Amino acid sequence: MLEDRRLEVLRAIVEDYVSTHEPVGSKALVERHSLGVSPATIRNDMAALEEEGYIAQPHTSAGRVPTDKGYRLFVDRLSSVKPLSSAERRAIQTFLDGAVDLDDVVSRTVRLLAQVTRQVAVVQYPSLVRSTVRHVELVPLAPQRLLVVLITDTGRVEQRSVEVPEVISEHALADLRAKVNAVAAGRRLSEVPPLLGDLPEGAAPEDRRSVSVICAALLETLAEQREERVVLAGTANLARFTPDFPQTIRPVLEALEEHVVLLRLLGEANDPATLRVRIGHENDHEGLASTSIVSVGYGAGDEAVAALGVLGPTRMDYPGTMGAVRAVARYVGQILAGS
Amino acid sequence: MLEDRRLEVLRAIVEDYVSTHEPVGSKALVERHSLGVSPATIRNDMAALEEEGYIAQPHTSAGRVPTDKGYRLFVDRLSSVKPLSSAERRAIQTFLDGAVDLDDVVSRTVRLLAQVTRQVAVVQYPSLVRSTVRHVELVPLAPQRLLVVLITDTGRVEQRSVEVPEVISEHALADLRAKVNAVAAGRRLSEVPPLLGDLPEGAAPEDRRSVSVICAALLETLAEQREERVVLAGTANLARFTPDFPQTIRPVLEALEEHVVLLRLLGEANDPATLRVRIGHENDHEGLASTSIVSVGYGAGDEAVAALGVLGPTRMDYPGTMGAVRAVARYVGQILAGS
DNA sequence: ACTGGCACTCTGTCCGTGGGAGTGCCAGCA
DNA sequence: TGCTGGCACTCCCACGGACAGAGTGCCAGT
Repeated sequence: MLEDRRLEVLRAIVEDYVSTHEPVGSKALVERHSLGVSPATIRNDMAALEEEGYIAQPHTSAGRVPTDKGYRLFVDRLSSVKPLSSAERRAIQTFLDGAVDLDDVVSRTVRLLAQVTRQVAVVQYPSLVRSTVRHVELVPLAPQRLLVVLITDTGRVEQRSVEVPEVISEHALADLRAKVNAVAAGRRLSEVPPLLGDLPEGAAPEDRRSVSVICAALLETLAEQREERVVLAGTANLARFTPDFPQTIRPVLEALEEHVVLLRLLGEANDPATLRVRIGHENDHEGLASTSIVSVGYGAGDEAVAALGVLGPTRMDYPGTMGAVRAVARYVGQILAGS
Repeated sequence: MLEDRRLEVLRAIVEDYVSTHEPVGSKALVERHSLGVSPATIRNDMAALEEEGYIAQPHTSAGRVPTDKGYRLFVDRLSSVKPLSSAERRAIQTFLDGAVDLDDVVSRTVRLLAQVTRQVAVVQYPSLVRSTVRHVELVPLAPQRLLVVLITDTGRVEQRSVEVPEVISEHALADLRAKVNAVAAGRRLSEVPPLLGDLPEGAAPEDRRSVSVICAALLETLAEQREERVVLAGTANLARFTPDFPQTIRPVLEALEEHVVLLRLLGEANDPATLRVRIGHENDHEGLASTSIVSVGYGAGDEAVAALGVLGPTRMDYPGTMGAVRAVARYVGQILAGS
């Protein structure tokens, strides 16, 4: 009973603060929410909440503001994900349906997410690690130069140009292509490298060195961490609800440029069914101490191939943002499965 | 003589304002520059410069600030491009030399440019329009599904998955691949579409419909304007020297997200030898009224395949920025030519 | 356990003042 | 004619005091 009301007060504080962006006081609280008690009572509850670290006051005798811990409790126990309206769902679907290839899917997704949430959207490219090889193509460009093209089942194409030490015949190349594909096609990228080891020995003596070089290039392509790419949109939204200083926006912009950081923050969201919320200091990054990240894995099936999410001030509308992120991830998964 | 000194005063004002970010007064001018005359004389010159619209004062009895027109004159007649130090050149070269493919070149370039100029860097992907077809590859993925891959001489790879109405034999596919390449290889992308028209008729009757579909996909890929892609870096630098409001940073961030706008601004810089400077209102974009853009074309040879540049406050160090932009463009050109 | 009342604290704002920087103008000088 | 020193004027901005308002904590009463 008592506990219940305190939680109710915390919920009210979070909601009010999110919508007004101003510290909320006891009087305003009872006016805007029908709590059925007087401001004085609320004050006692607030004192207790502050004691426990869920809220804080910026200055003595100003209203209260939720702390990271307060938001955490709010997200975990006091709110539920808010589903999108059917109009929003339809808009998302039609927008994503127009995509023509993987790049387009990703680029549309990130812009969409930024627009829907009015925050900064981050989308990770489908990871190569968990995907499988669909096809390897060897394309001669010049007598001693060829292009190694790797196509994955997620629609991703990686290529690398390679110079071979000896001229290699069309026939030998076709042979090699067939062998490589026999070995690699359908397998996960991580499984392929050990299987490539024997190929040079199976080749004619005069081609052996070239085949080694080609295999090396393919290995490199497989191993390359460039797959770990992220795309951003909506950075202008940072300035949207930031009435304050550029002092606060700059570290965030800097963090956004460090894609490694973003990948770390997104990377742990591997389950397409579970939304992940990181609040303020939970991000373990100085510049992001007052921003929160809502992320979720996405993928064609049950397993996530990558993650996406949004980043905004800790004082964000968590239920709405979570709903949007989840919905977009689902639709992207459907699109990927369908193509 | 008189004219000369006035120009000298303008140059001094621009230089001082760029380094201090504060309106500059007559007294400070004579102290920092050896102009050989008294403040009173400078005041007369300043009054004349203001009359002609080269400088302005934010408030009565504050110092003077250059106008867009003033910067324009400064760039056109009062300054020369400042070459980079040899250390900087070496750093650029080694950094760019490490790139493994086109994506990597572009991504390194944009980060490098942002770091060197400490401003926002923009790099346009090498345009498909002006490049030539190196190879077209048709890769079967499933009985009735294949991937059309287009490889250009700039190293770019475009792909598109296509569903064909009839099963197409391996042999027929090889035949088609050979024909397509015979027709397209080595030609500019814009020249290819008319040449593809006859291909379906040359195919066996049972394959005709499929071939049409494949050609259509290829045409789409050729025509696609997705080539018009830009990459950004250094947005955090916007907040660097902006002691003022987010009010001023937000429209810029918004403009940066509209890649179409950026392309228009970059797009006219087609000559790799000519630096282009757009100052303030010359950008014809409300949000960029107080930012300048320094851009230049880059490419493997004499002809530019794309453009790159930086964007910063009108009060930027033009000589230094222009030097950095030109140097980076040259090195990128060399890299592209060499690979 | 809740409430009303009360004194206290702190912020943000308004206003008036003064210092400082910079200007424009003018008379004098080479 | 062009430059200079001097001077009065304007305007910004930083400082400081006063004040209203909001919010709190505490306490006594129900």
